[in-house]
Amino acid sequence: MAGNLKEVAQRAGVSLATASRVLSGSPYPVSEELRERVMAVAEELDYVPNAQARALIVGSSRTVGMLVGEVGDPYFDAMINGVHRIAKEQSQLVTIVSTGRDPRRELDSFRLLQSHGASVMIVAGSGLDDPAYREGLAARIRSFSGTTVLIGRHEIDPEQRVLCVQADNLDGGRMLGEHLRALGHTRVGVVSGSSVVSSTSDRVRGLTEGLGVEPRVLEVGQTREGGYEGTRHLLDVDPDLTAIVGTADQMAIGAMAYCREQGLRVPTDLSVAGWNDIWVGRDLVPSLTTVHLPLEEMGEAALRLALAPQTAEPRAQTFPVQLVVRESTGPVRS
Amino acid sequence: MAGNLKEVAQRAGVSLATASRVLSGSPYPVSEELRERVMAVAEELDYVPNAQARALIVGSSRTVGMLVGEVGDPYFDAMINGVHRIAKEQSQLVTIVSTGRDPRRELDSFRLLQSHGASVMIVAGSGLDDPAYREGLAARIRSFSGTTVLIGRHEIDPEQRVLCVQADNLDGGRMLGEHLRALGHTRVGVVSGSSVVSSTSDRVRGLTEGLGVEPRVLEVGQTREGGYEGTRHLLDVDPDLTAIVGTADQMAIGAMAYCREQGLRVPTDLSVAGWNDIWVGRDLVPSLTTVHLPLEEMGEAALRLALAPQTAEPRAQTFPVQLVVRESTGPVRS
DNA sequence: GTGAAAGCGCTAACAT
DNA sequence: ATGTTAGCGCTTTCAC
Repeated sequence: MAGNLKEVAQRAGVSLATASRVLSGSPYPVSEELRERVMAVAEELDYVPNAQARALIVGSSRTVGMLVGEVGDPYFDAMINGVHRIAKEQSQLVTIVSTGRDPRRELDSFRLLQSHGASVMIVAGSGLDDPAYREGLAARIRSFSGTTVLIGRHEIDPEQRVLCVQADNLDGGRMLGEHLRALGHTRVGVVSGSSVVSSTSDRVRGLTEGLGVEPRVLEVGQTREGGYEGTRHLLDVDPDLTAIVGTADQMAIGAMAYCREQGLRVPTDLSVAGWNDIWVGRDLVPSLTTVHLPLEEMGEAALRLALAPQTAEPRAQTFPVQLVVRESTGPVRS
Repeated sequence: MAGNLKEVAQRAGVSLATASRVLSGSPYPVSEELRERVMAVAEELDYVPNAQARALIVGSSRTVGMLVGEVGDPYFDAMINGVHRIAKEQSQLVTIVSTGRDPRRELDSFRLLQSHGASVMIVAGSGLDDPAYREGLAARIRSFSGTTVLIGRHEIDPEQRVLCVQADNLDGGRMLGEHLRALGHTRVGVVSGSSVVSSTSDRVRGLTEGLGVEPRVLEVGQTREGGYEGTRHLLDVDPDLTAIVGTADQMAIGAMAYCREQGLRVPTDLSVAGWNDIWVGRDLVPSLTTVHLPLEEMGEAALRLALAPQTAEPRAQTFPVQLVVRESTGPVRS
């Protein structure tokens, strides 16, 4: 049932080498006659080449590994999409492992993918503000013979052979903060993902700058439920908050759900804003004010950069973000 | 920088075999002393085993291939999630390729993943009502030495060595149809995905049965935009429709968006329902009536079944679906 | 133009 | 308990 090259060669009455030259698209010359004979037999036997054996020799298997925090999180899903699009275009296979943002798991997974012959590694996981993590990641990158792309802010030795793709989260935070300030908000609550993740802490930092005052930050799980529960806690502690920001749209959606249940009108009683601009944001009622990140483009850029001929090209690419003002934010009720 | 087994063995002053026995977790006996020496060297060299070479010998690489219609479609994303969860649990690597529902591409991708050593293949793509496709898929499955799991209704030779996971779409359609009929709807429009996909045609068929009358079906792209445009066309052609059903929630969301823009109130002027029960459905206003499919569970079941010892166990598993009535459907305005 | 043979990194008999 | 050797399926010198 298997059918390997040797068998094809035998049945076609040619040598292993010739069969290989025909089937592997080698630029080597083979007579038309033999070529056809080999092709015919391969077809008949339904020969499927063994890419692993091939990779063993040529040293590359057209495979890219991708490390994400969580499949199912719209943030990562969008980037996965972008990566997949380029992968299809360049006939690369993508193997994704979700690390649950556990640094230990992330490092292990890097090894695993490395072991399985990935020639490009896209680390979309986190970018943790944790020295041990950073050192571990640096070590992995050093021992990796392929190209590594880091998505998000990673404080990695600039001499390191890596590519970086990131969004200007700080700027996005500022814009959102200024928007809220202009609407008169001074008592703002934030339901935030883990602040060890640098992109999250950047968001909050930017927001604080734009706002001009410290918001009340609560770290919760980066899910709809996290946003829901977090909002409840924030409002319990400080019922005078006039706005809630989620560091991811799902969380803002959770916040809005809580408001709806409590009879709080958005934005009349409370303004709500999110981050990432997931597709459904504009279909909510009220539609969601958010910071747009070009996540798909970032995913595309990640793989494209990695696959591009490694010249002294820009090794880092920062994407601008955009404030998308919709209906969920409004002036403070006087 | 590479560092292979041979190098480890040499530096540790042992034979290749011994190093292998230590590092590959073979049950073979090795003295404590040598074991430690090997481990130390491996650590120091940051030795990363070559899984491809290993796979070449043991014949399996703990890798599962997954074929989906489109990464980014909430329907597939949910199943991917389920698969990933089990994969993590069983330390399997998952390689996903999205086929855009193109039968040709799906078959090619199957080969590709097969070539790359997948030992389980999960086909979540489509299940097309197309003889050529069916035959092609059957051929691929036959030549595949691993286990194949088909998600969705696939009319495959029952003697074939495959596992099946599916949802009772027909039943879901009936329930939704009856629900609408009970509310008095007789003029119903459907924005539908491609009817060549058997799960889609099952949905429409069930719906028709439950409704007791033929709905007006329009095939569009299975996206929010498809639902939006489709609804416009349907209402242009027949302004007297009292309900719109999308064969996927995104399409229903598009329909609701169109209504909102046109000043049509849901469900007062028009009822809207969807399918799949994506998480955000309950956060819409009005919240979305839909048919719940246990997509994550189905993904989990797919991989779990494939990995289970292949006894004469149930080779097929059909999941019940559930009608989730929310606010977007209501009685026909009299 | 074609074939024989070496070897990619590793494991599994088979000795010892 | 350890080492030697023969391959896994394939590509690639190197002869012819």
